[in-house]
Amino acid sequence: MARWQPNASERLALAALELFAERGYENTTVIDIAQRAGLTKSTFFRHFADKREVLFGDGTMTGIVAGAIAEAPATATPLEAVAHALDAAGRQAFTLARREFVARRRAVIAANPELQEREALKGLALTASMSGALSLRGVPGLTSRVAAELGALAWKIAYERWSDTTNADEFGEVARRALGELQAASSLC
Amino acid sequence: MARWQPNASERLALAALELFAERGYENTTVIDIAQRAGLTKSTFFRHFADKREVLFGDGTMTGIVAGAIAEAPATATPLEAVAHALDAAGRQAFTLARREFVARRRAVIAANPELQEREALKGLALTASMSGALSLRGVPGLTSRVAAELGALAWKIAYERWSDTTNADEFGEVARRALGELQAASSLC
DNA sequence: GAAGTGATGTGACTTGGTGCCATCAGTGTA
DNA sequence: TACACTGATGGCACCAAGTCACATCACTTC
Repeated sequence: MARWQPNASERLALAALELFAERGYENTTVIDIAQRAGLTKSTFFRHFADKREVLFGDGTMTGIVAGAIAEAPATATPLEAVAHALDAAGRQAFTLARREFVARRRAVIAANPELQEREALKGLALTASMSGALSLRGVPGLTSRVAAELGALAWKIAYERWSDTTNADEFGEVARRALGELQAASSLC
Repeated sequence: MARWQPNASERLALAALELFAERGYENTTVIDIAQRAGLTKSTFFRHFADKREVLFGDGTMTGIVAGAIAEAPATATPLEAVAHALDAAGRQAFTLARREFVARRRAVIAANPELQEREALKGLALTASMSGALSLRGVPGLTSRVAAELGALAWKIAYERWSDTTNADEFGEVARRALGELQAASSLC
């Protein structure tokens, strides 16, 4: 048996999501979240750097996408390597079991500018991670930045589509489709 | 003669930039800023929604780029319309007289994650503005999003190049060049 | 069973940010 | 001259986010 109730971080994250959904982000204090998780404010800030961060996971995503791009076949084009990264992200964070959770999280973020701000920063980190990993494959600088930007855009579009729908498509599939559409669209610019 | 010292917002913004450069964003309180500007904390928050916002102008930029895209020639391609927006932005905010100010501001932002977060949000707003304006021209949805994303990327690259260099190129010129390079790079994805 | 370790609790403190009311400088009007 | 009016500012109380030092607790290890 564990020393205390296990999974403090997950309990805090779940409590936060529930409270944000119930009464909104601004009407929820950190103390509220900690209390619902059976913890205190101090412990909250030991697990998360600030109040927003509780909705943004453990920050392993940048490593996952970078790793997936590095391990893509040597013959893969930049966008094919990016597609590998989207697949890996889907297997890690966007499993079908988590879809309802992800959808609720998305609604909460959409309702609050502070959370959107944090998400924007995470998006930048993700783009930088993909771009850097592509550069390590020898992709020229600007090409890697464009490919990473298209990948991030495909991510966002797939995120919306995947958490909205009720069909059973996997995230990677949705994202690959979006990436293909973006590639086609970019030739019309 | 004015009632009080004029240009309270500008004085606050300048004081903030100076203090952030001297001792860093985190080691500067809002009271410090207000005092240097000869004002009080109350007045600071009357002019800016929060401490970060003092470095991010009046928020007219989204309107300017949207207007420039709307007024681009009907024959212009999406990326040509975006280039018009970059020109307009340069004439508005990136005049040669303001280059040193912009460069100092950029260094301050680069040194602090909170400010980068706000800048990321502003970037999203800018991208959304360009994408929306392109849609109003009849550009298909995904094409407008890609064009806006390329425009935002060109903006960032031009921002770095223009504030770094000592030559006398105008911002619009630098941005157009970056946009051209990105267009070429996107065909290599 | 005694020392050690890591997660948690407690309480004081600073700062960002809000809200209400007073004040002050100038304008218009009688 | 006197008076009301307006708009920007100052002052103050208050709440919540976030930090820090220190105590405590549950369990491990020797």
